[in-house]
Amino acid sequence: MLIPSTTYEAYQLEANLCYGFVDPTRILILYALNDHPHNVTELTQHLQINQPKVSRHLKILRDLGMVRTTRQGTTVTYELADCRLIKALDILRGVLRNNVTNKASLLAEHEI
Amino acid sequence: MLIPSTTYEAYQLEANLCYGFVDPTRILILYALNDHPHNVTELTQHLQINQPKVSRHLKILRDLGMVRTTRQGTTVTYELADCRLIKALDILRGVLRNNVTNKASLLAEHEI
DNA sequence: TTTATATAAACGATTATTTGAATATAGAGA
DNA sequence: TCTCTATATTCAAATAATCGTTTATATAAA
Repeated sequence: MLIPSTTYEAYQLEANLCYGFVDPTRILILYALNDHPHNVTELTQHLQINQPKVSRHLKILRDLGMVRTTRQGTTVTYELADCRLIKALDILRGVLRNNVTNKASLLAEHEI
Repeated sequence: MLIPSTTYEAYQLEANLCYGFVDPTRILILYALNDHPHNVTELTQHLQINQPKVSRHLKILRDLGMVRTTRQGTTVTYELADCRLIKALDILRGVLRNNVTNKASLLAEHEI
């Protein structure tokens, strides 16, 4: 059973989407938008991050289709495009929690 | 409601874990291991990828706690550490599928 | 101890990513 | 038009990721 080369490209698409998750600022933004839609200024204040940085990360999330925008005058409101993104992030949080507790019990077991 | 700086570090941990997902080779490996445990040589043959590359990605997955190893003689068998990882990947696949169909219908709508 | 095999790590080149700072654009109202 | 505010983009520098190739280690068997 070998992997055909087209399969690799499909997995590349999946990896590209995951790229949205590898930056803590982007994860913060996604959770904030899951709470309720925000415009850029609100995100800037809420996350305590400068505006260009927020905009840059929003662009990445937008290009990946993770967030959607609506414009009212000069303000652009961002909302989460698919709540399953949070579901995936929550699962990963659970995995992370397990990893940490496993490490802790490993240390305890060996009395380090 | 502002984000305290320690929060950022917690999200950094979550982002670090997601790093395991941003490479198509690593996703291929995770799905292969979900099917059943493999040793390095089996993965090399199955994925048609050279051995050093497979080992490098396995190390990353190991360091993140996504896979576990057992050694029998010279061969090292890798297995998935937590099946929820596949659950998360499957969710992301679903999101990806939606993105693509949305784009397709956008094109159709505008007769491009 | 020597040899063969399985796996891991080091090296150097290339390409990507992130950032702050500065700048540009776009819409609303005077 | 001019100006203000909200958002987006560009630039250069620093950092990090990936790769093929090469080399090292570790176990088993001769």
